[in-house]
Parts: sequence; structure tokens; C-alpha cells
Amino acid sequence: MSQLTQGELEVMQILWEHGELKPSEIQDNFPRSIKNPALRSVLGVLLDKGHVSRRQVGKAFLYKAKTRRESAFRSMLGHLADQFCQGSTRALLFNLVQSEKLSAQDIAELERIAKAASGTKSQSPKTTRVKSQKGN
Amino acid sequence: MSQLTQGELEVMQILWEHGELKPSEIQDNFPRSIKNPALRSVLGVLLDKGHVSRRQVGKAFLYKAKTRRESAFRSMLGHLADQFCQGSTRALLFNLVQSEKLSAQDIAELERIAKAASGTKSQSPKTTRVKSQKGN
DNA sequence: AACAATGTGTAGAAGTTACTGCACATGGGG
DNA sequence: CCCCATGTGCAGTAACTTCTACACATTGTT
Repeated sequence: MSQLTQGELEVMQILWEHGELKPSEIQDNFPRSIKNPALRSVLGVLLDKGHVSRRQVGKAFLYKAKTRRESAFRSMLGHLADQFCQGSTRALLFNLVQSEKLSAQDIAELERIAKAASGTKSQSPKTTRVKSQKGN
Repeated sequence: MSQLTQGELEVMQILWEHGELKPSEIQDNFPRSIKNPALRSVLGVLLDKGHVSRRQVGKAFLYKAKTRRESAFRSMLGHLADQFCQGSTRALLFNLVQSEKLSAQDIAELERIAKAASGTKSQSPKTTRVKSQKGN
């Protein structure tokens, strides 16, 4: 499935956050001013690409994200890895760890998360929930 | 500086790898078939955007990458973090660590790299100096 | 029934990326 | 000097993204 452009991504973010919306509601939640037909133009592209679905309710269409946020994220990350890390997200990760300035505490946290995620002998399998915090 | 497109990135990769080249040489190293004027069109865009410089030698132009590979990588990674991790590459890193399936060995390696890069005082800070990336 | 509000459909313009074709310039070998 | 290979300059096409303008349809209210 083809990559999301900037504008398409802006729309997807709103759908991921709010669920099922009609165009005017997306407009209301848009980070910048956008005219209705311009927005619908983007929605049309997203529909063609299969990233959203829509259903008619009354006279309006409700749009819903079909591609999951995590999938889109992974896809874009994978694309970046293709370009800069021989296609390996792992190599990308190592690169990132190397260039980020991490505190000892960060590193400990990192290790805990890694172990919990690998599902092996984790020391304290508490709620190491980090996920995509969208506390908007 | 504006983001690199797919085609622009393909050209940059070759310049990063080979140094200073003239268009026909870039063509020879191109992963797919591309006609000379098409390539020069991309080079022109890269020149406008400031990502490459060129100098005339004889009757030909030699093109050289001006933006460093690491800078472009970090920039694109930052862009991705803006979209999916509230602008924090650190959050992106944590997310990645969580979703990658890492072996215990990977985790140990990760920790080693992290500590070396951060130059912490928890261990022997031997080869701390990894790289000094400065903004281009 | 007429009207305003809301929402859709369609047409199309502007900018960018990616590409093609062709004419022109320069430098070495006959 | 003429020819030809290499390389540039320039004009223009095609697809895509983003956006605008405007007409038409539906619903609720008066």
C-alpha cells in the first residue's frame, strides 16, 4: 500500500484519534484551516489507496481509518530503514540508541522494556506500558 | 531545509557513497535505468534545495553532497517522531525497543552501545567518543 | 411551499516531481 | 578543417498533491 503523504497523514491522525467522523468534523479538528472540498479531495485519495473506509449515515458520509496507526508508523519506519539501514529496523534502532543522549536511568528503562517485550525472563513484569501515548 | 523525495534520496545515496561525481557517473551507479536529462533534473532540484553543490571541471560538472547522510537521516527520523511520537525521537526509540523482538544478546549489545554513547559513569568509559555530529 | 443550513459532486488550477526530446557547445582524432 | 563523442541547456509533458469555485441535493424550520 502506497506511502502516506503529509496531508494524508494529517487526516489519518485525526481519524486515529477520534474514530469515525464526517468531513466537517474532521475540519473542526484540523490543526490548520482547510476548506471542505480540499479536505474531501484528500479523503478521496485515502479512499482510493484503501487507507480509510466510509459509510453513509443520513446524507453525510462517515469516514473511518482502515489502516492502523501502528501499521502506518511501522511502514514509514521500515521505509526509512530501507534507505539508511540496509532495510533493517534493528540496525536503525541500534543507530538511534547510539546517537541519542541517554541517561543511565533511560538505559535502565530501555532494558526493562526490551526484556518485557521479548517475553523472556523479565524481572518485574509490571505495567511497562509505553505505547504510542496519545494523551491528547 | 525541505525534505528529500524518493528520487532525490536515490541520488544522494550515490553521492554519499562515491563522493564527487559527474551526472554520467551517477547514472552508471544508479540502481535502475535513468536517462541523463531526467537525472540532471533531479540534480537541479537538489541544487536549488541546497543539498548538493557542483563545480565545473573541464566541460562537465562534478556534483557533491552538501547535506551529510547522517543529517538527512536524523531529519527524516525527526519528522517521523513529529508525526507519531509527539516530536520526541526518544519516545520513538522506546517504541521501537518495545516492538522489536530482541534477543537477550541484542539487549546486552544495546546496553553496551547506549552506555558507550552516553558516556555514563556506571562502567568503564573507554571509547566514549562515537561521533560529533554538528548541524550542517 | 420557500428558505437557510449542511453536505455532496464535479471541474479545474497551481505547484512539484519525474521524465523525454532535441538543439547546442566543446574537445580530440581523422 | 571536419566529424563525432561527451556533456550541457532548454522546452515541454505527465502524474500527483493540494486547493478553489460553484452547482446540486437533502433536511428542518417557518
